[in-house]
Amino acid sequence: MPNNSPPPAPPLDGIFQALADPTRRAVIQRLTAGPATVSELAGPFEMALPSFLQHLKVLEDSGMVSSTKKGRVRTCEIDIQNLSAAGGWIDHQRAIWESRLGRLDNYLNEIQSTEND
Amino acid sequence: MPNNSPPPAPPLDGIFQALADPTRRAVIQRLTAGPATVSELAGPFEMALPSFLQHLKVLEDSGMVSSTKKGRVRTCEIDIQNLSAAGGWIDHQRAIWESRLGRLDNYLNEIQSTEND
DNA sequence: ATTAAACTTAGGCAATCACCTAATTAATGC
DNA sequence: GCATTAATTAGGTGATTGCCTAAGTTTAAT
Repeated sequence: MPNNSPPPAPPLDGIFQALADPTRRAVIQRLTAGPATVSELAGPFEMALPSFLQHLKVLEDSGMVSSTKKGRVRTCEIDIQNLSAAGGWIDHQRAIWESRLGRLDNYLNEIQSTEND
Repeated sequence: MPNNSPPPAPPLDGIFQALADPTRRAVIQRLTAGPATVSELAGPFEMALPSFLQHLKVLEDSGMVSSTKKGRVRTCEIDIQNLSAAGGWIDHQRAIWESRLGRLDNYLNEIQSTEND
């Protein structure tokens, strides 16, 4: 039986993809203030509920939101870890970029003082 | 007619969208080490050059990469500001989430000490 | 003056995305 | 039991994405 499953896309793909939409970012933003039901989350948006639910599914698939259903009400909450992972990736790139700038600065200072000999 | 998002798409859309692809993240990663030409950047990837160039265009449109052409060679470099903006958004969400946790913690401590009266 | 190198443009194709409406299911309230 | 509420499923549309090949264009090297 050949392995027909697509290679497991690293979680960053899904996380950044999820963050690339203003509706979804607004949901994340709302959830940082605490859990909310689907209706509460959907309230502010003009779009039809099924459309909104697709956004919610993208967020859940990305691991940034989890939800549980009680009776007929689904309550969502944020899971900060995956969002943090994305933040971590960005921080890492910035750190590398800055360390390069630091070395460049050092170098420029050095040739300048050499010139001044 | 999809995506009824607020007319002037905020730059975060494009930035996160650009980061949602492993090829493009790898390019960003490479550019944190310093400028590079299109061929140098494309080298590690299997895809055809025009395909790669589309990725580069997405990165440029997002504002995270800029480039200049000299003779027949285009040299790209990272512009860290827009990447930082994305990092800033994430940091902000985390901060709000954590401050809420802090308040929740306070509250739980308070009712506990009240119980212990 | 040719040829080669480094992109660039044009066009095409399948898959995914972001929306929609309509119909359904599963609790709750009366 | 029957209507209402909350969410879900099914299915459809047009736009965008991510890849491709083929055919330019603009330098640079010989």
